[in-house]
Amino acid sequence: MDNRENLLDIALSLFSQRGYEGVGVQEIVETAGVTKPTLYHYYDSKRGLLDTLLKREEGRLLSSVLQASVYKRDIVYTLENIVRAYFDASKSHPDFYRMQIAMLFAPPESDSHLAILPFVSQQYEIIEEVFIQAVQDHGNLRGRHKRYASGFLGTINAMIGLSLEGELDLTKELVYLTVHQFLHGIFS
Amino acid sequence: MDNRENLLDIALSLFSQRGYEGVGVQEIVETAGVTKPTLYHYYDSKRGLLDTLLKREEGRLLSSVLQASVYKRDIVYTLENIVRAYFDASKSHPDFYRMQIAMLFAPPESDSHLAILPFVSQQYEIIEEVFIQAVQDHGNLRGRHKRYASGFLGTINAMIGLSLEGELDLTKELVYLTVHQFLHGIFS
DNA sequence: ATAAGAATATACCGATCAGTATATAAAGTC
DNA sequence: GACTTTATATACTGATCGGTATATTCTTAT
Repeated sequence: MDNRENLLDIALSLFSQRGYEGVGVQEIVETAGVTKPTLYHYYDSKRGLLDTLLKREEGRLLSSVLQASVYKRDIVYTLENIVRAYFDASKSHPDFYRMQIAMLFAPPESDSHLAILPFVSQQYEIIEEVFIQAVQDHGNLRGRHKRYASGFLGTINAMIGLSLEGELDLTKELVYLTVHQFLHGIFS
Repeated sequence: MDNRENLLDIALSLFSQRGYEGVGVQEIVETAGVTKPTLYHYYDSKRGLLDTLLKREEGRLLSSVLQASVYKRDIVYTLENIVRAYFDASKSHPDFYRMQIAMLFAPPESDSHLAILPFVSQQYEIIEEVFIQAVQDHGNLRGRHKRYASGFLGTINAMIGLSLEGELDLTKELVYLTVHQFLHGIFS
């Protein structure tokens, strides 16, 4: 009966279904079986609740991506690790992953976007660094790290998007196929 | 002084900055210099206003994508046309394109998502059909049209995303690079 | 000129928004 | 047992939400 933690769980579930802006504080506390002052005792605002929630959930994903992104002079191996990290994250916490994407593409000035941006930016920078490191072994990648990091994440999210709609399974083969297609194109 | 049309323009500008759900009817009419009954004289609800707006804006994009997607047994040519169509759309109406993406990734039950879904689905199906057609000339593409359509659009939107953040220019070269990378990978 | 319809405004509706003032209960500390 | 801190509830605030009842003006057709 930990109200503090329970409120986070309830909020995650509601936010991922209908969005941060689309869920009222009243609904959160009612679903959790408490009243408003209880929520405002633990968190100083609705936004504060969201920030705490994101810190908890993003921490897991971020450390997973960070671990997968260590470049040991094998670009195929590293990229496969990254794809696997993202696929695993979206499989074990699909609601949260959906919410992360929705918040990223929310209007630039919205609380949603502003709250998620630092976390997603970190992810992006970690991936970008891989392509920067890879230049030492693949000179022709030089100067294109922005495009590659963005395109790679775009491809990953396209696959995850399909799987969230039930159109696709995030299998081991798909990890290989995704990386292979990114590196060698759809013709090879 | 066409209030009917002017309300659409104002709504587009406000919605693309702060989202459909984030903008009140009051603000729309105040910015347009009219009052609520005027808006409700022309449109039967806030959602009706959005639907009319989307029909007007998406019509342009959709016909442009449709025209670019005629497959004449040259996959490179067709894909370049498609990328060009999207780049042009986002360059000439960046606000609207940003709004389209935000609405697509909005929570599944939200008005935003439900309103944009049919239009984006049409775009997706058009692209998917290209990859289905291309099988007649490139047999190894068979059965992968969902993944390819989604991945291709994901790549396009990744590039547009970078350009909307000012990180990239949607040049003619980038049209070529995007298609070439999709077909042959980043190694070639 | 007059009637009819379209276009607009003033002023309001109930519901919901995030947040709080105040009081009370429970738990831990001395 | 007395006191303090933590945790909770009742009941409220002003602002904003989408939408409307009613009245008036403007335009057009007869």
